This record gives sequence, C-alpha cells and structure tokens, in this order.
Amino acid sequence: SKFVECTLAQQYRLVRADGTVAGGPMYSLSRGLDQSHLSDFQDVRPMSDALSGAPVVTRFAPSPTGFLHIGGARTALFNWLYARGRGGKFLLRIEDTDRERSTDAATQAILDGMAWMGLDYDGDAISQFSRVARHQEVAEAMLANGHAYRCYSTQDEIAAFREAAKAEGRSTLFLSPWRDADPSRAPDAPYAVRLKAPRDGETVIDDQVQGKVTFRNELLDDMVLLRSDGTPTYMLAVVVDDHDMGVTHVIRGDDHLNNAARQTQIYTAMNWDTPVWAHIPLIHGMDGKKLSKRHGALGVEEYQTMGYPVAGLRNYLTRLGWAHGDDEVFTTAQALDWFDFGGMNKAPAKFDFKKLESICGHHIAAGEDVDLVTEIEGYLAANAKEPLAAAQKDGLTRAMYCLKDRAKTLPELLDKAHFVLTNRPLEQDAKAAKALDPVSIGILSELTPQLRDVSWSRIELEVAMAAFMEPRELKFGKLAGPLRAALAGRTVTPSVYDMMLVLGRDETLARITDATSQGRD
RNA sequence: GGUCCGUUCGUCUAUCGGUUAGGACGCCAGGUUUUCAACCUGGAAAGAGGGGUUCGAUUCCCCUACGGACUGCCA
Repeated sequence: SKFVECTLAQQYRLVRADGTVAGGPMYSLSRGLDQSHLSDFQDVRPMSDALSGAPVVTRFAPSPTGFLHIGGARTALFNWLYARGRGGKFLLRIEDTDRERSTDAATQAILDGMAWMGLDYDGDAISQFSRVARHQEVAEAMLANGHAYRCYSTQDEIAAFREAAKAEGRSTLFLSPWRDADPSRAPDAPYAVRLKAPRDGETVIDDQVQGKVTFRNELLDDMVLLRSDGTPTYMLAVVVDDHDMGVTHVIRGDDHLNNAARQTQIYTAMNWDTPVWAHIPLIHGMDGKKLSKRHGALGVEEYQTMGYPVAGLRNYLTRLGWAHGDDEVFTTAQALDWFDFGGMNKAPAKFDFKKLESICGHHIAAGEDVDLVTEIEGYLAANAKEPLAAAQKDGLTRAMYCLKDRAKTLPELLDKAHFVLTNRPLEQDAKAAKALDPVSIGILSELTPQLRDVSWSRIELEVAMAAFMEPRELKFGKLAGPLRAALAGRTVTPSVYDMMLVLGRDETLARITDATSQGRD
C-alpha cells in the first residue's frame, strides 16, 4: 500500500495515506530519517494532520511463548473495544525479543485466537525483534543526552552487592559505581547501558483505572536498557515501540503498574509524551489464586473447542471486571458504545464457567440461524470432527428455531439437533427401544394413515392428533413418548410437533413406519 | 523484607455521603409442561475488622488482617 512519511518534533512514523498507522515497515525507521529517505514518499504531512481523524491508538503486545490465554484475550479485547469504540486504531505487536522462548507456532496461535475472537488489528503485526536497531539507536541517544551510562559491573559483582546489602539490611537495589564514573577510566570490556534514573523526587502515574499512583524515585533503580550483548531489554523496547507506533493509550494487566513508573522515566529521558495508562485487574481462578490451567487459563482456542459461541465469550470477558450499570447481556455493538475506563473495577475477578454458560445461552438464543450453523461448523472443525453434509446443514438451519433457546453451548445445540442430523434407518437408544413396546407400536401404526393427508402445519397437526387421541381416550403424553422414539431414536428431544415440521411429512411418515415395522420383526 | 495495588451476597457486579444495599449467575421452593431443557413466581444470601471525619458512612481518611503484583543484563 501507499505510505506517507510524517514528522512532528522529534517523532517520526509511517502513516498510511488514509491516516492509519502503518505496521510492518516500522523497523525501517531505525535507519533514521533524512531527506533522501523522505524523497521516496509521495507527500509529507505533519503527523498531527494524518492522525487527526484517529486520536486513539491502542495495542496488544503479547509474547509468543505459548497460546493466547484467556487473560491475554481479555486484555486484547479491552484494547480493541476502547480503540474501535472511538474510531481509533488497534495495533498488534509480537514481543519476541526472548529468542529462546519465542516460537512461530505460538505467534500463529495468538493470531488464530484473535481471529476467532473477532479482534481485528490495523496494519501488520509488528515483530519487536525486528526493531532492535531502533532500540539500540534510542539507547545511544540516551547515552548522548546524559540520561544513560555504560555500566561495566559484572553479574558476579552485582550478586555480591546484593548479598552484602541484604546482610546489612539495606535495599538490594543495585547502585552502579559507574553511574558517575569518569568515562575516560572505562575499561575495554563488555558493558550494559543503564538508565541514569533520578535519585530523588517521585514518579507519578496518573492511571485511568488505578488513579494517581506515586513512586519514590529512590526506590527505582537504574534499570538496564541494553544488555552487555547489545540486545535491548523489555523496558526499553516497549517504550520505544509504543512511542514509534503512536500508541496513545496503554491498556494492560495491572501486574505492569510498577513498570509504568520505570517506563515513564524512559519517556522523560527521551522527552517523549507518556501515553495514557490504564492498568486493568487480572483474572483469577475460583480459588482466588492467579489463573492457572485448571481455572480456565486455557488458550482461547480451547473455548472454541468446548463450544462456547464467541459472542458469549466476548460478552462474558467484557463483563469480567467491568460493568455498565446492571447490563449483563449485550451485543458487541453495545460494548463498543459503552466501554470506558469509568466502569472498570480495580479488584481481580474470578472466572466462573457457570456464568459464562448462562451468557452464552442468551447469545445462542439471540443468534441468527445461519450464523449459528456457521459457528457449529467451526466448532466441529476445531474438534476435528466430520463436517456437516449439505443436507445436514440444511436441516440444522431449518431446525435451529426450535433448538436455540434451549442450549447454552454449541455441543448442546448439536445434541438437541440429533433428530435432524441422523438418517434412516434410525438407531434406537435403550430408552427409545423400550418406549416402542407392542402397544405403542400398535398406536403408531394406527396413527400413520391419519397423518397422510394432513396439511403439514403446526395447527393442523395438533388438530389431527387431537382427533386421533379423543376416541381412543389417549393422553398426549402417551403418544409423545413413542413418537419421540420413532422420530429421533431417543426419548429426550425437542417438541414432537417441531420435529415433525422440521422433518416434513415424508420423512416423518417414513420414520414412523420404520419403527412400526421394526417392531414387528 | 521493601514498594505499590486490592477487599459489597458463594461468584460477576450496581451504588459515585442519606437506598428496606439493587441486578445477574448459581442454589432452594413453587408454577407451567409433551421428555430434557427453557420459561414464570418466590426465597435464602454481602459492605474483612477497628478507629476517626460527618447530622449521617458501603461510599472520605487512618490502622490492622487477608490477598495480589513488582522488587532480573525475563517479558
């Protein structure tokens, strides 16, 4: 696509012609910005112009070390909701700087998870690793402007320092002897670049969720920016990337609240504007402990495998730690409209499958028949089950009206749809076989001819049934059991009238005939 | 240990100084019914503890208790 280069003060970034922030090619900026570079582009506009239509930019920045777990999905969801609800941009950055633990499979799992959740992002996913040159460049800039220094202390020296500090009961925060050392005395040895953090005063985080949080600077150490092997640390990388990507709102788990203070020091050192912070509470398990696998900290794809409809999961996750008055069940459009930090809670929330199911039940009931069928196909695929045949898909769609307000999950829906998914001759389960006793078979045999000429509508069927039962002094319950068995091969089914209507006259009569003749054999 | 954050029914939450503290999930009891559900009605169920401030605190402040995060040349 076509890109426009924009500059503003000391900031520069790539913005598409339509005003959206570009993703992929960001790393090219690490080469610096000069006139020859600029000439490659068609026009140059101030960034404020380019972004005027889209003031909000959020991002989701997972590290690809595993699947996209439910907590991460919720963080992504909140970022998405906040940006999309305001016509802003939602970006994705893969924090793959830890080469040991990052895998392509994990990246793919994150992408798949977000796709399933319906969380679309602008531009391309950015690889943090691809931007190391830019991170190093910023570290150099900080060295040059006096906000960072080269630290030659070895790991052993640092460990010894900490031990001594601990023994003496002092703070174990490392105080590097190189902070104020004369650079000419520097040895020819590997060094780490550390931030020359302010020793006094305080750093204040004005958080949208947590409020004003104050940290005394003496408690924040001179964090490492560049490791002795020249690679950037997470602290440096996030700040540089968020800044370069034009992120205006950092929405993330509150386990990062402390980090916000340290990151603020980097923003300050570079004379960059800090983003708006919003540190949201984490999800806990039912026992109040941090979420683990047994609590539902599964990959989002597990939820698809379990058969929760996405709309329900999205609704549930949005409602976890956030509220809009007493609204419990809402659409994504409403969430987009309502979502704000004001409704955010500060305490961690516990994951409750029962409530998830209940919310999902409402979404299934409100879903469009064809959409539900599509979602069921996804569920089947996720479970590596046989896909629906064309006729099954058709039958399922026709049956949906009488199934959807009775199911809470997709497998439940599928189970209730059993009657329309199986083919003749039906397999009878034990209870159904028992229901087809000789007396019942006799009744069904008599019923068959009566149904042959009925106009196939619910009302006409009810009339015909009543006419059949009355002279025989039969109660409907007596007739319904055998009919269920004949029509579905089961005793637990949707309403018999609904089944007859969905199946149609021919199939209904054929199934009843199957059952009666089977009984005679 | 230090710093920071948190604490309303079992769970998710409403309340933004004055309410019989509301709703939802779950649970219990009825009802409806054509099986299972769904649905309808009703019920039990909460401000961690202690001090202040105030005419009045769930709400504002402090202390304690309990939980959590951070305290790395991990992210």
